[in-house]
Amino acid sequence: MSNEPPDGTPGFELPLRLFLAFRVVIDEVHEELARQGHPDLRPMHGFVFQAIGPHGTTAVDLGRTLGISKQAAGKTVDSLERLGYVERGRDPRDARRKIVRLTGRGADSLRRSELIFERVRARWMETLGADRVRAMEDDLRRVTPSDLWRLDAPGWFGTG
Amino acid sequence: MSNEPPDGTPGFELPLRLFLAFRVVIDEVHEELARQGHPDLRPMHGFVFQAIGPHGTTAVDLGRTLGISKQAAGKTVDSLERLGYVERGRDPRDARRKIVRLTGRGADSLRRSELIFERVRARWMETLGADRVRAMEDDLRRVTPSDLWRLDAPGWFGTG
DNA sequence: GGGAGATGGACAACCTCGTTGTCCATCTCC
DNA sequence: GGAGATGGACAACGAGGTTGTCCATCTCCC
Repeated sequence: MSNEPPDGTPGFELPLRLFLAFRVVIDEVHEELARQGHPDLRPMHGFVFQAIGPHGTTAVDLGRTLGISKQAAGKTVDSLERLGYVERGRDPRDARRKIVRLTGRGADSLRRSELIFERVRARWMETLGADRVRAMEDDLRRVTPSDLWRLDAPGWFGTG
Repeated sequence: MSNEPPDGTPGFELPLRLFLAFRVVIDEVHEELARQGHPDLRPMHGFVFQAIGPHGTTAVDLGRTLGISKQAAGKTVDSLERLGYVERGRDPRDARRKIVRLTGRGADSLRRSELIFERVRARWMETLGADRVRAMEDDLRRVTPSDLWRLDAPGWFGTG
């Protein structure tokens, strides 16, 4: 196109590469997770598990954290419950609340994905050099919000 | 968590930052596009416009490029036609084909978004240093597929 | 030249995942 | 103790994807 900067790299390449790199990592993690006994997990589920946290949460809070309605959060919990990754328990101090917690299977998938993420990062360090990977992390921290998990990603993409 | 590498950065931070950085850029581009008279454009539309290309395309080819069915591509074209960004013409050499082309409004939005992308990149260069931005682009090229626009992104996210 | 098969497009039915609106049980607080 | 807030469930709907079917038209080969 005609609006290229002096160094010849069009402005849209960097964001596209950022997205492609994200996809490359996430695809690899989920391929490996599928091989390790978790074929039904989808990219979105990682965010959901993180939002549930070690102590559990409620559908309303889950919705708030993910930036979706409580009803949509409830449906997500339904499907993860069907897959055996979360379970609903009662709150002894509030009969309205139902606490959503990771099951053993859910915690297992989380442990495994952590290891796979580390492995991908280690491979990038071999390919690019450890200093370059750390530099990339440093630079990205300076241009992104500090809250890693504030990810209201669900319907963000799409032709609305 | 417990599986952190020696340098203290968990493996999932980098992919998350990649995605957040992508979002930061895309959100800024679309905020500015909205301000410049294109409030209805969504992130996905950039990919669609790029897939349409300067010479136009057909619904079938559009679907192939975007990695969706020809029917879904047809619906996307319908909505962009309603918004005035594309138009359908006949192919004089093949009465079956309907050529989808960008309208003047579509081309305008593409020109404007190019400029905004350049501006964001220039600002990153001020913040991080031009060499760091170029280094990031180089590194990302080495870990991502070479085809920038092979983006079968549509339903990729989601809890499917 | 003509017919078989491939191709482009449209229409319909369906699925998933998000939305809003409503309703009810339960908790909080005055 | 009652008013209002809160958590959860149910229903209807919309966007955007899917597959299946059908038809007009083009291509290719005999």
